[in-house]
Amino acid sequence: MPAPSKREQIVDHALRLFYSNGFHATGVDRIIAEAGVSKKTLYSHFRTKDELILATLRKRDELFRNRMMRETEMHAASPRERLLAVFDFLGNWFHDKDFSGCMFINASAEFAEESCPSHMVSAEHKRLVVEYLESLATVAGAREPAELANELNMLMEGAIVYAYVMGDKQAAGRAREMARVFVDRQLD
Amino acid sequence: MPAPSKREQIVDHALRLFYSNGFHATGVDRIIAEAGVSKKTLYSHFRTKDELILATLRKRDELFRNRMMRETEMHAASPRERLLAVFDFLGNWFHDKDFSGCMFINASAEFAEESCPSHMVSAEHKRLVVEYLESLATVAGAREPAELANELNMLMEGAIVYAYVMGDKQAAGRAREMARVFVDRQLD
DNA sequence: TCGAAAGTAAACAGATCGGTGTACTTAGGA
DNA sequence: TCCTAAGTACACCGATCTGTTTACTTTCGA
Repeated sequence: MPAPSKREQIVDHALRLFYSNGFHATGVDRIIAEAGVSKKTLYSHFRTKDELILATLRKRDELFRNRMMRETEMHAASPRERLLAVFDFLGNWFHDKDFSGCMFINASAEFAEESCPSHMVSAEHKRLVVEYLESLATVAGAREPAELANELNMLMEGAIVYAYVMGDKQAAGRAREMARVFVDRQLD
Repeated sequence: MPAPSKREQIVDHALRLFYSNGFHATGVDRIIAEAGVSKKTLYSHFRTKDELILATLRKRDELFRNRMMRETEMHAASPRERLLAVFDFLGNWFHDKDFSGCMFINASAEFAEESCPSHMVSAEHKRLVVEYLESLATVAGAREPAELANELNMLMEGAIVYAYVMGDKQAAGRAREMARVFVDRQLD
């Protein structure tokens, strides 16, 4: 295994700090201190802090969706069960020691402007999640895969807010029960 | 109508700025400039910026829930229709010119620590919304009012994320359709 | 009418912000 | 072996941050 590049070190530590402390509240001095690199090195890899933020969001999108797909498909036998297993992944995620909500909802909160790159990357992440759900729905034989995907995602987003804002991690299970209704409707 | 007190001026302008630009990104200098008061005055009414933030969140909770209750009850004839009219209010809100998502989700994003006062006020706001939904569900004769209230709120939170992060303001209507399923189940 | 309370403008404090510049060191391939 | 690229440490820049202080003015009720 090759040693992580300086760039990777920076992105990894920035990702952790941005996720747990917020974007504006995390200064570049803190990032370079924890990543163990000089400020010169950071600014040779990223033109501005905003570009670093974008890089962390892109990495988060990759890591998050990979985990979601892996955990969803690991313990679900049938295509239909897979649609519900997404909520089991959600419950696992909520119980992570470092769970701090959805990084993309958080980014949108700090970067309100819809045309802002960080907000756009966040919207794109959500779109890709729905796309994955739609592929699951299609395989499962849903009558309206796109509709079902958005119904399931609506419940996922709701559960995330419950888990993060209200600290209610049982929300994943309740969302699963609600989801079953919509899965049943579309698959008989 | 009495002239607004200095304190009210400060809270009103701070509320608007925090909501549309974020908490960390909004400096007190900007607030006093737009409110037209001196820094001395601000700090005579609020010990710190954090206390001002708390005051804006409390005012937002009051304004938001008052509007929600008013708009929900205005155009809904029966108790059962009222449960769905909440989603009509949601759609109206999404189309506000200055819509910037849920201020309490945004606050939680910037103040991650669950024990942080701003996060706690946000959680309390959500609890009060669910409480209102439960009262509607009780009046409508739901079999499990608390359960129905949380189902409806789960859909509301999901719709808010769709509207804000993805810019999909039609989500309110889709959430309404989903909500109908759960209302039907509980009221026959 | 006078005195306290509440307001103003503006300088100031000390820290931190994102970002740059300088001078030196290290590592690796031609 | 030597050159280049990439790294380090650290001082520095101007701007901005939250919060305080000073000195003056306005308002208004006893």
